[in-house]
Amino acid sequence: MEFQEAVDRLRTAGHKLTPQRMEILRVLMSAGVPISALAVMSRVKEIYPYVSLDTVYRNLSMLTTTEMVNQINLQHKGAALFEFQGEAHHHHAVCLQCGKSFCVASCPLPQPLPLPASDPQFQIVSHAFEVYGFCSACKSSLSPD
Amino acid sequence: MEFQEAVDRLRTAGHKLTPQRMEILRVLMSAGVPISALAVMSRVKEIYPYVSLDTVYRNLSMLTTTEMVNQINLQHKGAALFEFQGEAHHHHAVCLQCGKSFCVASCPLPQPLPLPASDPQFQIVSHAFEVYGFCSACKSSLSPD
DNA sequence: ATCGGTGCAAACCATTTGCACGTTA
DNA sequence: TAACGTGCAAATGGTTTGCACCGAT
Repeated sequence: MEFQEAVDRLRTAGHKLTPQRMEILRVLMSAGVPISALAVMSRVKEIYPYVSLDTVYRNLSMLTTTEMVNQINLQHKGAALFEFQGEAHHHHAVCLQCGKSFCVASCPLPQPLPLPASDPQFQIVSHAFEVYGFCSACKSSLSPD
Repeated sequence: MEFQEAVDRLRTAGHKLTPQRMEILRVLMSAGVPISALAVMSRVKEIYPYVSLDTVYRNLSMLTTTEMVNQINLQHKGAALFEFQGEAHHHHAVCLQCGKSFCVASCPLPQPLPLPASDPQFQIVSHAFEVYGFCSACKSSLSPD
């Protein structure tokens, strides 16, 4: 998605286009990997030294609701990570050592998703899937047990 | 798993068998549904009025490491939920309205799990999967939109 | 001019930790 | 009696909120 398209979507949804918000969006779009709210803030601060962390959180939350951003790192030890929702629905592998996350191409889950046996009328809205382990960099630096 | 078997496993692993710990285990085994640390505490308090929440947390964490207990509710809004790891590996559906969770029989994920494209050497240790939506009870009480 | 957005500081809240004492093995 | 476990209280740390001001529309 182009930056302009993202901005239009925000405008259409009735959100104001403040400098901080634009920069937060730009940071997320160019990050490439999921980053924490703190990381977003420090990058935005390069341009707007006075952004506050709460503004970042408010925007991340708004962008997540608008489905322009994904929040990941579910098993959260530490902070949540956020990434711009590029194109396709996908999931992540999170390194238990360094905390970095890696995209897992496509969604491996069967469609339709399985329903709970005790409540077959359960109405599924969304799902979460994450893989945990050690990335190749951390694997080689860990003592071979 | 029988209570006695669980106790033996703890003993074998070198953990002491304190009254609080035994009661926490019993509460988890008889809960039937995943419950929060706070809920565990209040049930244990019926027997040992002086248990502290931190003891509950310490034990839950130990039991989770020992793989006798599962921690769920990943997308945590609110507290994590814990359940005794009965028999098979399985996942949960969590109601976005009332917070209750329902077992999803068996694991729908393909084996082997997909590896991240950007790090094919990633060593998978575990995975998390959860379904979110509305349970039948909450569905019927929500205004039809 | 209006109402949403922002910054600041303080609140929140689940969870964790330091410490001294108690208890299991 | 030597660890380990517990209770208490305080700290932690990510996230949220109240409030007054500011700025986009």
